[in-house]
Amino acid sequence: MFAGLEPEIIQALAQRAAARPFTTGQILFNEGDPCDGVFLLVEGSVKIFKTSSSGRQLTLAVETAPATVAEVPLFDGGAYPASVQAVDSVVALFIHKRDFRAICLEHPEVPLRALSVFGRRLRALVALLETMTFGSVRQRLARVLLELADQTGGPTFALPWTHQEIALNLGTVREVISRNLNRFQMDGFIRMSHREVTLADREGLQREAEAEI
Amino acid sequence: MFAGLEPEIIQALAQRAAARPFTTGQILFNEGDPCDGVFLLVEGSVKIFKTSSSGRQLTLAVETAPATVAEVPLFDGGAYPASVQAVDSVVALFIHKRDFRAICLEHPEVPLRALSVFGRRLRALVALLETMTFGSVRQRLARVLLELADQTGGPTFALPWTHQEIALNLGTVREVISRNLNRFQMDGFIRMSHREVTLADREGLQREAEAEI
DNA sequence: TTATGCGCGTGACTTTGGTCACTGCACTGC
DNA sequence: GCAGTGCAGTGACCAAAGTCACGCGCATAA
Repeated sequence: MFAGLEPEIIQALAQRAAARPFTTGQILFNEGDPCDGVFLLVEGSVKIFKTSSSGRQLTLAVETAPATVAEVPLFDGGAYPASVQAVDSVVALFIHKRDFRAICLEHPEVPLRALSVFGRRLRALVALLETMTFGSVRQRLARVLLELADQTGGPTFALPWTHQEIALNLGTVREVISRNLNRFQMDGFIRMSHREVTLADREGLQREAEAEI
Repeated sequence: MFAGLEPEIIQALAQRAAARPFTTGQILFNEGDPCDGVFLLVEGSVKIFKTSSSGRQLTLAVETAPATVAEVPLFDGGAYPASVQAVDSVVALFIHKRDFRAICLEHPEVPLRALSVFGRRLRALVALLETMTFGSVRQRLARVLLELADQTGGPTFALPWTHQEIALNLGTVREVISRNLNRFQMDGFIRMSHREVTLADREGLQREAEAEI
């Protein structure tokens, strides 16, 4: 959001920022908390998620430094719309909304940047809404597997999460993940041994991921 | 978005705007169309929606004049993320994105306003995502009925849409709406005769709408 | 009047996903 | 070794939602 801005602006920001560290799993703030300011991630990753009253979760986004979190309530004064949790060691700068607004007025580029960040978020949310409404768990899971393969490069990788974690990310429950992974194996798209996954038929999986919604 | 701005700005906008009328049901633009500018609604209402390849729909929002539509792609240069259709007679001002950007740079209040519009949209989307993910059709339908009752004041009102239209709005199919309306009647929450609906147990319906997600 | 189309109700069926309960496995600490 | 613990697999079951097919009633046009 601030990349490429003039050093003067960065200075202004840094002066007013307070560095705050978070450990893995720690909650930066919860949905519904009143909002005092914005967090700038300088190190680590956080996950933005909603929780239902029965404990199910849905991950809206994962943000990795450098990034900003919780810009929304800055501008409309409401509470945080979702919860944010550190997924590893995180260092964040906290800027009070009063200071941030001041900077916005002094440097008109800043709100323009914020607008493009918002734009990206809106697009991501709309896409998520689409897959949640028209798509199946099977599809979403296929996408997760493809993303993982892309990240590691090769077709073989270790699942970095437990089934439970995947389930929470996708807004479903552990058993469904278990079963769908098995179905993928039955259908010959993947091979699994323990936590090791090998994509045996990348194209097939891709077709599953983009199925006829 | 522009309410309360100085007349000078309004002037600048009006000069560069082109008025475009749309009739009921007409499409302002489709998801995926390249974006040239922003629409300012001056009269009528539009619905913003996504369509799946099998014909199901999901309404993201309904905007009534005065409002803006399609601000998102202005700032990130991408295509429209959803389709927009006139639900009655609509008059819209179209402003080319080049002009809009110019105005943004001259008048820093404008992007700040845009930010608060974006904020509202983000919140609405997150809420929608929550009900779509954790909630049921029954819940969403209960909310629709309650909203209608609120709009008309009394507990009795004529359904302004066909079951088919409600289904598209909620991201489901006609039959499910039919059945759920019947279930509500069986359960004594509503009474129906033709298109006339009477809320017989508003509190009960409210409980359904906010059920234990 | 008849034909046509639209909205609606409904029954039968399938699929998907969620719940419950239990088992087994691997790892850790004692 | 053994108990404790967290993760994974799985069968049985249920509920919600989507699909298909059909019939009915009503309005409007031919």
